[in-house]
Amino acid sequence: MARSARTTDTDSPPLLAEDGALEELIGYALRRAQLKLFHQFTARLSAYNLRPAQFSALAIIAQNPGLMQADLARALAIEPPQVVPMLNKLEERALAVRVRCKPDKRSYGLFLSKAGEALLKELKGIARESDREATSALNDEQRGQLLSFLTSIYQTPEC
Amino acid sequence: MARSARTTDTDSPPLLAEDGALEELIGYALRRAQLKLFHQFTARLSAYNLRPAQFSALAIIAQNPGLMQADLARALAIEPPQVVPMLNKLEERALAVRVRCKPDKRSYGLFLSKAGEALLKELKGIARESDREATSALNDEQRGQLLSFLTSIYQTPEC
DNA sequence: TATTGTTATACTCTATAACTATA
DNA sequence: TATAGTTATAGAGTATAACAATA
Repeated sequence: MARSARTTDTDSPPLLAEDGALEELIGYALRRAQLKLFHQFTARLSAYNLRPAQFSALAIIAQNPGLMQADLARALAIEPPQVVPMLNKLEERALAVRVRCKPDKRSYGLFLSKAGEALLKELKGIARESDREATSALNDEQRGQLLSFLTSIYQTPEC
Repeated sequence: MARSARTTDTDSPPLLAEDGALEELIGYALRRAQLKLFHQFTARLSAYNLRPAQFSALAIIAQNPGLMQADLARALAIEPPQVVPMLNKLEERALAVRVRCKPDKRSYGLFLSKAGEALLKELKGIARESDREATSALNDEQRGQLLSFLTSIYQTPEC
């Protein structure tokens, strides 16, 4: 399809042709869709002065109390140096803490504070809302299928 | 599902818990999957010293010969100032040209050179290959469904 | 010698305001 | 005055090398 059936006659300005090769690429559609969800979620999080990656960090720490920074970096698919300023901000705001609690004294265990847990609970609701709003073109069955397809893709090993 | 059926017992290192709220968010899965496709495509394009956005620009110009820079910016979902260095590089490499050909002498018409058209044709093949490889966990029907879901999402107006 | 966390650095991407030349 | 393209700039995000403390 050159134009989705969803496209109505209300998109008035004379748009560019949309039947090039790009529209058949999953990578292209993935990028466009991801940008849209990311922007909408970022806008909602801005009320909390947080970025999506910080929300993910809170969720991962809550799910894995006591994990090390290197673990968090791997879970977020970022490099260890990027974790440092992020955790600094979460610690400044008393949402998370670094605790020297391991046999290995080089490392920290990461935990949420009570405030961090409370905020995370609220943010999870925001995230679900944002998710639903941005995918309002799909029904619940389609959402489930989409999630399953995407999970399969990113969990497939590279080679 | 806490762990996908695809996950084998070969993922040896003791991984973090994966049954938090993140795994149920389409936004999260979208980001992980998009990053994966983007990295793989970027790696392939690096042999041509091109970035994914430059490939998209070539495809859009080919599909809409004579379009203006502002149109290209809108089609790429970027801001006009970002188009300038991108087009400069494409023009330096003689892949695209800016032509003062409009009644409005402030604007340029954008066109591909013959070399640009030839390269684009090659790149389209690379893109399809990269797309297929990165989505090897899916069959053709699933790929079609995924593409349709994603297109619906990014074509849905914000409000 | 290797590893955890850190610092410093650099490169890309993105976004905005302000400038120029045309309209 | 408004618009197309441009310049300058600043803020994120990302990636690497190198260092200190610990193993």
